[in-house]
Amino acid sequence: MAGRRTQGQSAGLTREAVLRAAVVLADREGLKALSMRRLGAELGVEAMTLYHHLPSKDALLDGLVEQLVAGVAAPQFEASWQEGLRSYAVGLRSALLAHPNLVPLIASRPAVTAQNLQVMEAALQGLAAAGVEPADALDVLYAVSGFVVGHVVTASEGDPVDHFAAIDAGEFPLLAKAAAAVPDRDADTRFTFALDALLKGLDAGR
Amino acid sequence: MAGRRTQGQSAGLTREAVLRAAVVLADREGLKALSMRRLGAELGVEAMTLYHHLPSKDALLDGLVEQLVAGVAAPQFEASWQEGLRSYAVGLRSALLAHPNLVPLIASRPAVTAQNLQVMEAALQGLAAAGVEPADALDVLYAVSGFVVGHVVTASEGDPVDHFAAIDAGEFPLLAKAAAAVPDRDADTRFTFALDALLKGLDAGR
DNA sequence: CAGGGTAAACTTACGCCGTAAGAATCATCA
DNA sequence: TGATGATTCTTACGGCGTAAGTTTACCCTG
Repeated sequence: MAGRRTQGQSAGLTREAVLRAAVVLADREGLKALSMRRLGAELGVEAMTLYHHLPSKDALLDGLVEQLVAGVAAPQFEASWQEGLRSYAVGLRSALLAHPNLVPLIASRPAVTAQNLQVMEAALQGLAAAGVEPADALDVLYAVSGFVVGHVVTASEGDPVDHFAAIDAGEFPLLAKAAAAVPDRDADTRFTFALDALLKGLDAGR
Repeated sequence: MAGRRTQGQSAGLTREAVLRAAVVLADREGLKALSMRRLGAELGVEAMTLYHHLPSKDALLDGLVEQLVAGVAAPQFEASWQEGLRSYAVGLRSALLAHPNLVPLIASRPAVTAQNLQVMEAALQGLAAAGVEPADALDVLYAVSGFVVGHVVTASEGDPVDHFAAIDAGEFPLLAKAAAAVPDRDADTRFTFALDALLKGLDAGR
């Protein structure tokens, strides 16, 4: 009957391939659907086979974070450090929004990967060129990335309009009024508004 | 022999009691240790008993978020709206830091509870008194809470010093330099630094 | 070409998990 | 007292992560 390998299309499974398939599966069906058995099935392989490429499921999830930050575009610091930080923030946000189901992961596991360190180093270079000292620059970088993560997290908890729709205007008059205005502003607008404020504040601080 | 109730000390279990015990367990042993069976054992009760007070485990986790935001101190908007926002941010951060194991939850489930709506309404009142329109005020509030959540999340991914300790100074010179300065600034300092910048920026924006 | 070594995949099994369904117990009040 | 409804326990099912051992396919070296 020819070897098992021949009847499945899975020839040389690699860590990369497993991680990519995991991202696809999580994107499509959510984190709860991402089990070792299910992922194996997706790859035409038994669950235990995956352990040949990853030591544990935790390592798989760490790998997903790694894939996520790997998708962050390199920031452009040529114009000014403000524009550099803005491009960094926008790029990070895009990467997170591209895989909303993975966002909860970054809240529970470190995102310190080689790829990410490179992005940070580049950002520090951009800030250094603008005369910001490395230690200060790291604070700034932390401020911006924390800000981006927080915004994506709080915004991705489902559409705010859905949650606010049922607000009792009698009990929470201002909230109801504000909620009524929500549809006029999309998530991008809110993000840009807040990012501008933060950058302006950081600017004033130096 | 007396009834079963008599030998355990669990008389009248309530939703509140279950949630409180869940918080304690999660605080002590982490989210992975928080299973229905384990939680039941902690309360001297079988797992299925908990379903009389909560419809599902997801509802339990939602309840934990509820408990978390319930612990946020009411912001003080008397002095100025900047100080009001600062107290809001500090209070929110304290509540999150008090239960680091629960932080990942807020990244995956909505935190819109009656308690939280009250805090938001109060904050909107404070901002309104300062002449900020409700819709703008909501943006500001979103910006600040997102910022706080992000900061706590990125900072609670373990001690940064641990992660940076192994940085190759040849490959990432600026990062290594900045990392060397990290111990001089504690998390509070970094948070205050970034919060000040954001508040300053929001101020300049109006 | 023979045969052994190795990496990759499979099989089986264990103890957890969330929870559906139903039986047993207790508290309360007519 | 006896019924009623709330509370708890028992049992069972399918799925989970993964430890342990087995089988297969390929690549050397002789």
